[in-house]
Amino acid sequence: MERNTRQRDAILSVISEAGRPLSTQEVLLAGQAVVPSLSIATVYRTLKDLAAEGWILPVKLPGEADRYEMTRLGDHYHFKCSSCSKVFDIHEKLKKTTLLAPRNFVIEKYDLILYGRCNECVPKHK
Amino acid sequence: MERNTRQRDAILSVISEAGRPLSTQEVLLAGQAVVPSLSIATVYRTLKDLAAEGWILPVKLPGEADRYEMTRLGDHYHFKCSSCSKVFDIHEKLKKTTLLAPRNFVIEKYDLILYGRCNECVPKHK
DNA sequence: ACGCTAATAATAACTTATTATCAATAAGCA
DNA sequence: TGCTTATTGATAATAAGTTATTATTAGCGT
Repeated sequence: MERNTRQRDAILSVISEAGRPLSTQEVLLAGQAVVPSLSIATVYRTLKDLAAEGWILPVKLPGEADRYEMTRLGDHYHFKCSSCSKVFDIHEKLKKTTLLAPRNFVIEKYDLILYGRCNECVPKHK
Repeated sequence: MERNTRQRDAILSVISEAGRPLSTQEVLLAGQAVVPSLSIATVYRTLKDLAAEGWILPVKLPGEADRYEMTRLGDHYHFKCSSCSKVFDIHEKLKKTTLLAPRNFVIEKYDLILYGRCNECVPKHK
C-alpha cells in the first residue's frame, strides 16, 4: 500500500469497530455505509493487504469462508450463533492441561468453536 | 441403495478400518486397492449415500474438504498433523465447566480442533 | 491546481470441490 | 445362464469463493 484511500480507511475502521469477526460481505455492507461505491473486489484486495501487513487475521470456521478481525485481539476462541450466523469473540483461555492428545503427539495450537444462541437470539421468555 | 456392490463394500470397509477420518482422495486410493476401477464419482456418490443412511459422518475442518468417519465412534474431537495432514480422533471430552460464553449466550455444542505433530511426524531425537 | 500513476469498480476468469450426465457394466432374480 | 435395470466410470457441468483484467478515478508530490 502506498496511498491512503477512503476505501482502505473505511475497511480497517469497520473491522476495528465491529467487536467481532466480519465476513467479506459484512465488510462490504458496512464499508459501503462510509464509501458507497466500495466494491467487493476492493474488499478482497484490501483484506488480503491488511492481513499481509499484520493488521488483521483470518478467522476460519469449518465449511465457511474466512472472516476477519483485528490482530491486536490476541488469543481467544469463537462462538457462532446458529440463528443469526454472527461470530463472537470469547476472551478466555483453556487451561492447557484440559487439552489431551495421544501419547507422543505434540500440540502446537488449537481452535475451539462454540455453537449456540447469542444473547440477541435466545428467546427472552420460556 | 438397492444392490450390494463391490465398490460400496470397499468404501465402507476402508472407512471402518481406517481408525481416523478419511478424505475423499484417501477413500479413493484405499478403495482402489480393493476395486482398481473405482472412480472418484462413485466415491462421492457412495459417501453421500452412506452419510444419508447414517453409517458415516462428515468431519469438517476449516478451509478443508470434508473427511468421513464411522458414526458409531460417537462424540470426540480431532487432531490434525501439520506435517502429514492426517486427522486423528481424540476420544476425550472437555468438562463443560471449562467452556465459557458471554452472559445470556446458550451453548448447544462445540468443536475442538488441535493442530500439531502426530507421533509419526515428531522428530524422534532432539 | 496539475500531472503521474497507484488504487478502484465492474466484471470476467479462475479454482477447487462436488454433482450431473449417460453409455457401459454388473447385481441378483427368474 | 440370461434379463432387467441399478450402479458405475469417465467426464462435463456446476457452485461458491476468490483473483485477474482493464478502463477510470483519485491520492499526493510538485
